Amino acid sequence: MANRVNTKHEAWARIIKALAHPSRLFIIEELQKGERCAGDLTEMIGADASTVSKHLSVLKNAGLVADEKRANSIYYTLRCPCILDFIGCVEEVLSANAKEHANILKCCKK
Amino acid sequence: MANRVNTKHEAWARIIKALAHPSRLFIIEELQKGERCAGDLTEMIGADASTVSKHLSVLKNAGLVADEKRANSIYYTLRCPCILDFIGCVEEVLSANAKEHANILKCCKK
DNA sequence: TGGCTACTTGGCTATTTAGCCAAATATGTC
DNA sequence: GACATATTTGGCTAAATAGCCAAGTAGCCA
Repeated sequence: MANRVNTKHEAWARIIKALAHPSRLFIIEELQKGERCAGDLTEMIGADASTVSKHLSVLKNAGLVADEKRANSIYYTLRCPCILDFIGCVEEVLSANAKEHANILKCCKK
Repeated sequence: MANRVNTKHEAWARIIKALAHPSRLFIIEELQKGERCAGDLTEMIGADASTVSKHLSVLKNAGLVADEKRANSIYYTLRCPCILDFIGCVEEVLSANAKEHANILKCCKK
């Protein structure tokens, strides 16, 4: 009886891992507004271009974004807009955490 | 002009990182069905008890699960059921990836 | 108290990841 | 072709993470 953790969970984890970084979440959020090229994102993030490029390739390998070369820039777009819903859920967790934290403080004050 | 990646994105990333592991996703999926104690999960996962315990504490620190001690077992429950929706979105990405992959194969065959 | 079961913590190693710099590649212009 | 711009790739180091084993803690029962 063991190892009910399987390929499905590994596939999920691969996608989720690709999302698990502040800069990459910023990119996702920005792409929600429309396509952006690597240079735009690099400037907004304020890190080395190579670093941002690697973040973009992580997102691309996970299938979260698509890229298209036009002129001498590469434009990135979101492939599955549903990712925002997911962020909504994360916000829900965060606000639940904040509420609980506030309760603990209130309780200690008494 | 830089560093529009901020605390919000870091907070998101912390939660998402907690989800980004096959065993932890298995735990989330299992808890969806109802509470489970650490021992049950350990047996199902088939890893060392200390390993599973650490996964549970990662989930707990992120505020994703809650624990309750009863008798000499510790029972874990999901704190925000919306996490499942999020997994729905991950599945959507995976099926989009599969479809694209199939198209590439089809195209090469011609 | 002593011993049992259930779980967590500490300590260690191996692996993965993030970030920078420097170098390579690709496109567009003169 | 030479050169500029935009982006990626390779190489390296520092930091984070996963996993095991061994030791510690906590509740229960005799």
